[in-house]
Amino acid sequence: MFPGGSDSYLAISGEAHHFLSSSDTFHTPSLGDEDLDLDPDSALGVSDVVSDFGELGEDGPSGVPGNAVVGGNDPSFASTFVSTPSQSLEHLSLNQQSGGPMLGPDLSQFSSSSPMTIDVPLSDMNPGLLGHNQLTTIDQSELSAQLGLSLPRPQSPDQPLSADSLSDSLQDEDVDDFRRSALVDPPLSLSVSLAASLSEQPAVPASSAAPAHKGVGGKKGKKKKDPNEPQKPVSAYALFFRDTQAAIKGQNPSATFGEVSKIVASMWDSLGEEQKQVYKRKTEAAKKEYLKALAAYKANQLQTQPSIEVLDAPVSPPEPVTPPRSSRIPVHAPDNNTITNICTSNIILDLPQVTTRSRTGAHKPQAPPPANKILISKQQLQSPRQPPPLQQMQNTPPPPRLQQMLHSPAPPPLQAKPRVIATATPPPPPLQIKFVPVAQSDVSAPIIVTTAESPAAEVPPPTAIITDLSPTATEEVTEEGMEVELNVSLTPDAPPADAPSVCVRAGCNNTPIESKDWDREYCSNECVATHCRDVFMAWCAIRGQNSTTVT
DNA sequence: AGTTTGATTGTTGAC
DNA sequence: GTCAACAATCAAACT
Repeated sequence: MFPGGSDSYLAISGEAHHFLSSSDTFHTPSLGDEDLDLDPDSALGVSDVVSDFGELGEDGPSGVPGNAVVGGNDPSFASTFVSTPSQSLEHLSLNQQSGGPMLGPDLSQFSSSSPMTIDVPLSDMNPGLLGHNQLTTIDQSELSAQLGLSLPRPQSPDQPLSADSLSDSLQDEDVDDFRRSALVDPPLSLSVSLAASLSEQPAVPASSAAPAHKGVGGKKGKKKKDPNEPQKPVSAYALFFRDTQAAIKGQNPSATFGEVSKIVASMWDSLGEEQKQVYKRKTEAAKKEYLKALAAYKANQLQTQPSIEVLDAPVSPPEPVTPPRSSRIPVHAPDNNTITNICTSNIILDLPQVTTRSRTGAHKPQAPPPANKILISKQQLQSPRQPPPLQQMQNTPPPPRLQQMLHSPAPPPLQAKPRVIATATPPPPPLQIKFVPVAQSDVSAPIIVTTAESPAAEVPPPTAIITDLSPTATEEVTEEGMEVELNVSLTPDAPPADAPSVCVRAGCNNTPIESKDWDREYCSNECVATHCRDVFMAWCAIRGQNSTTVT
């Protein structure tokens, strides 16, 4: 499994993805959300699924791989590393027990039935060079091909993980869902993801009262809609699309809507009836809610505006109004909660500018996470959001096609929709990520991150947990928990975990400084970011270029 | 005809 | 005239 024997590796067991997939992915919308509505089985998070298909590497806006991390341009990406300052990953090995290698946790359902191990030797850290011999369960390229996506070269890890993607499927969706339901119910205070914060517009231009434009009624003859009016529930397919597209886009930022649409359609097609039922049920539930909301709305309308104007002039009690897409804003100002949420779905970087960036400037840099801690989030931790449907389908068999893709070395064309019967698998266990220094002799502090994605809604697990600095702590595996092990090999010059004499980042010989964010392993945040970026890039390269081997 | 997302385009009001 | 803000439109596939 670990080629190279002693080399460090990154091992992810269980449904890896949350962490891995994301390149952005690291964001994953669906990561753990909480059930808002309580239908534990109804949330699927495809988000991550796709992440695997695609590539991390698309060049982001900046085109420079490192930007995200260092510059903090890409929050999602950045966040991925920020908190993992202490390690350098030389070799990555991903072990998944139940998830597809890269499929998001949510998607894991698709492949969850079969444990798989992905070993990705990173013998050569050169991004882009790692390609040869890695063992990965799934060949990214193949998947991509399957999906018909044009994957970018792995080299540039940056972007895919845009804030957008972050917010998308999950956050936004849920938020939207929430809003919808909120129409009837009192506004809730939602914690929105960073993504949401980032993407949001300054704040509701309350003033922008001037609708810069003509009455909507535009071409399609749409009538002006009362913002307070409950929105009709969307179709099961729409829900699925919503959950899935973000992940697809996250991995393949360059994918056009059409491509994404096709992929989603393909996935939908591959989705088992049971899984579709999950969505359908969700839709049904939404419909019921809608009807109730509508009734309440109408009642309200009658009360507040008995006159004929009802149709044209929303009576609006200053309630939660669904803002235009372009101006969506977090329900509440970014604050600690926001940050926390961000963490929920991402590994948090401690670079303030990265994690706290906000157009509104409403939120301030948060205190960096405790040393050696990786915050992996599961949205559920704090967000009321409901988990994406895919997540909820954890018990359902993986879609045939996906499954097939996962297991077949040379998957057939997309068109071919092999039907495979998958066995139901238990819900994904809590995610655990361990950073295990496996390096030859250098051992860095292992970090264990556990995000308990407790199925039980009422038990909001700690956001991050971690830290087991002892080198030996690597073996820990939770019975059902997803475990991610990051066996990190430190650079040759890296000193012992406890007291490195020089900065861990390769090429940096500065003296490490004390920081609550790391154990005296780095000399600065920049080094932390750079180091993480390099590692990530290497990882991306591997993912993107090589095939994976399923074990 | 409506839904999904995001980019683009067009319109409007404010400077 | 420029800019910002926002709505409309478009893509493919599905309900």
